[in-house]
Amino acid sequence: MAYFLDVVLPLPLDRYFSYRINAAEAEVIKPGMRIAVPFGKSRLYTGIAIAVRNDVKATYEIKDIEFIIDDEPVVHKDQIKFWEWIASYYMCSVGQVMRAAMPRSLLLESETIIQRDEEGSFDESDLTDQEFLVLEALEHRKALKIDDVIAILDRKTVLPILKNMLAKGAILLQEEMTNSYSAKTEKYIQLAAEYQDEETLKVLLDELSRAPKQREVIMTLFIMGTSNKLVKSKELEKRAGTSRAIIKTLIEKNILIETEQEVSRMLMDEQAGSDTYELNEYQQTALEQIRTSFENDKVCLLHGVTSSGKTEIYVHLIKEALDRGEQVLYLLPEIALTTQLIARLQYFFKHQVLVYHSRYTTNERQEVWNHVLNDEEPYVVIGARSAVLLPYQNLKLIIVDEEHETSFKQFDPAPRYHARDAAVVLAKIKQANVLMGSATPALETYHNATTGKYDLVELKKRFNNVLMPAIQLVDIKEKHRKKRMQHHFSDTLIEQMETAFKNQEQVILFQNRRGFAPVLECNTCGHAPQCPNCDVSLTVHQHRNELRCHYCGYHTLLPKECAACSSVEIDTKGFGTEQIEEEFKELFPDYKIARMDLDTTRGKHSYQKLIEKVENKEVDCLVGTQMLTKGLDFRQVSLVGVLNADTMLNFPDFRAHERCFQLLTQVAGRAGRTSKRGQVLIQTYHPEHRIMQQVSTYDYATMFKEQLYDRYQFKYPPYERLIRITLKHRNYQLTLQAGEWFVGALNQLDHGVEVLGPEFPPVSRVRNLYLINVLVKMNKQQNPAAVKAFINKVKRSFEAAKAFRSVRCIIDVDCY
DNA sequence: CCAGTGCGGCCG
DNA sequence: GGCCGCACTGGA
Repeated sequence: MAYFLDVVLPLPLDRYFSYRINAAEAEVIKPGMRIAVPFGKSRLYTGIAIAVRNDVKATYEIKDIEFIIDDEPVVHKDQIKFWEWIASYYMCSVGQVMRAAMPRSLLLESETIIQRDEEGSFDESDLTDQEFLVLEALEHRKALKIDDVIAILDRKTVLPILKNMLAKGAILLQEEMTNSYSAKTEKYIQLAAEYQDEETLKVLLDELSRAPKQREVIMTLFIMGTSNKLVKSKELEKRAGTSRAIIKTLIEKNILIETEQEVSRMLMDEQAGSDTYELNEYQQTALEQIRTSFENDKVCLLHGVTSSGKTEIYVHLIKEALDRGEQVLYLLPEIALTTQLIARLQYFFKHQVLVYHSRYTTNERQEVWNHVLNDEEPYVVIGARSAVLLPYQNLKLIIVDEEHETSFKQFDPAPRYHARDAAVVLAKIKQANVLMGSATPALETYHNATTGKYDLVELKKRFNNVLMPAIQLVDIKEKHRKKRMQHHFSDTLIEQMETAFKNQEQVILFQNRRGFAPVLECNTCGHAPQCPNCDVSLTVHQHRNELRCHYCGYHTLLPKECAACSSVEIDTKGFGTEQIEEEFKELFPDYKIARMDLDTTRGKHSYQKLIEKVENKEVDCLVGTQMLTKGLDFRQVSLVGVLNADTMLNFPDFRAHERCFQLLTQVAGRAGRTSKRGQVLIQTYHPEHRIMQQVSTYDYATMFKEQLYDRYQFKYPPYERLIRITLKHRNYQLTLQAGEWFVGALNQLDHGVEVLGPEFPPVSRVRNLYLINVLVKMNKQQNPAAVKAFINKVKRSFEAAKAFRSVRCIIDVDCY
């Protein structure tokens, strides 16, 4: 009997690959195990075993697997089912889902290792100079990597040279799988056994009388506790006020003994306390409604105003699940995963909290993966988007907080999945409950909740009956006319800020980044520096003294004169948070301001430090972008100012109005979270605009009704499904032709779908590639699977067409 | 002449 | 996606 194994490889290839295995291997291999397999000319990849079978239709030679990596599966069967769903729904390969799901350290890849061929006989005079150099390097080092050879020879193509050397019998080439995961270790110090009794210790201390620092270390060790106990090296160093060198000397003298121990990266400092707090009557009612909804196996939407205490309800549900021994997933948008929130959950669940997000290193991710996989004890995973892809076993509850956040949708690369929607499917596979929460639900979700697909639970009162902040619209058109503006601040805003500062209260200023990036413009000729690779103006980064492209990362020194006309009268137009900061310093020289945006929070701890600064009242005002809207809970903020709300309205995007409402409502929610009623000032050129009116009156219901009507009129979600096909190429003409071809092909067969485009997007060139979009709209009567199959068919013939072979094709299902 | 680069095809 | 082979370019 012959045995074959199907594996999935982490590549954008939409099929499984078969390998030959022997009977013994067939016996051992279970689906979900990692298998090292050769793929392509020489490389080894990590594949996941899908199934063993006895026959395979093939006209080619089937390769053997290289080796089996795991003893037990690292991926569950359910998970592979989930991967397959994501791949088919979002139109990508299972391999791409695999790549997104697994921590890099689990995906071993081979590296070519070059060694001397000890047995080979060859004539040294036969070698070229370069070959000789390689051989010489192998005299000093046992093995070389390709990169080493590149460095030694100072050239990029070294493989032909190495192939020649292999043929001559000078070297051996080997593919080696390296495990990149390494456990974290900590150094522990212990006093050597012979100094354990007081007598010898005394002698030792006398001997060290001329080495006061070393003596101090021994004394500290003695004071820190029983001298035979293990002490963290770092801690000893700190307590003795000494350096690593001193401790090292003592180790060399065999006075101290050092040992290394593996430690978990997941362990964090435990917070005290564990009692869940009492819910108020509204929360209690909501909790019961959610429970009923769960009993009916319905997805439940918790629509609660900002500060209504949604988190406390989650905490109750999580606790109940953990007590039953079940697993919980708590999904949040990346920016909301702040230390503030994590600390709050650790306060309740201590070591049962696992955190998973993009700031984690691959080693940290693997530890979370293993923990979830082994399912040792109940835990709650708090994570961003990709946490939905962890190897859950007994998952019974998924919470999707801030459900409306668009960052739940992955944009690039594939899989372009929506974590909220995928969570619903995962829950179905796992028979788990789903709770979505938001103060401003996405239209799609609220629509589902009002049409009975989901259950709706509402919380209309803020916690402790704190009033919703009073929102005031400030007409800056009028203010400009009456000359009541100083820079971007209206007199009303300045007055209220002054009052707040006088009352020792803090102020948050919000400036939307999108469309507001400051650009350089020449006052003489109007020239604005453009990115050489993309179709955008470069943005000014004053503090780094440079111009930057947000699309490709291109940057250049801030010019002193206009590149077009050499005029020195160049000015910064548009305004970002940096400008606001400058203007603030001018207007309020006595008060301190801090800025929170991508620039100031780049470092690993800079975000946390900034928050601490605000909490400790070291700053009076915080100016920032979207980042301010999530997960921040500052008690002393009484006033929130929005400098210009209009750009959010004016985006050429069917979700612009909805998003504007959500953003402004969320920002407003930052004000007055304690007893005093907060104030919100929104500066706008269009105070009469219906969205502005709805924001200022907290009228989600009317906003929902009107927007939904627009969506119906203009055929957008939730009434229609959208699939966007983006074509990319260096050549403008070819890109346009490709777009036209695609539209033509999609229109050929009458599938009842509407095909729009081809259309160049607002930024039509990125990284030297032109982009063109084709949009497919289908209504709810159409079978999405059939439409997708048809699009795939068109895509395949597109890729087979000679002329378009080099045009890249990207498909985004449920695009944003 | 050699080295670098871009393109197309294929991987089991 | 990565790699290979192939055609082509460009520097001295």
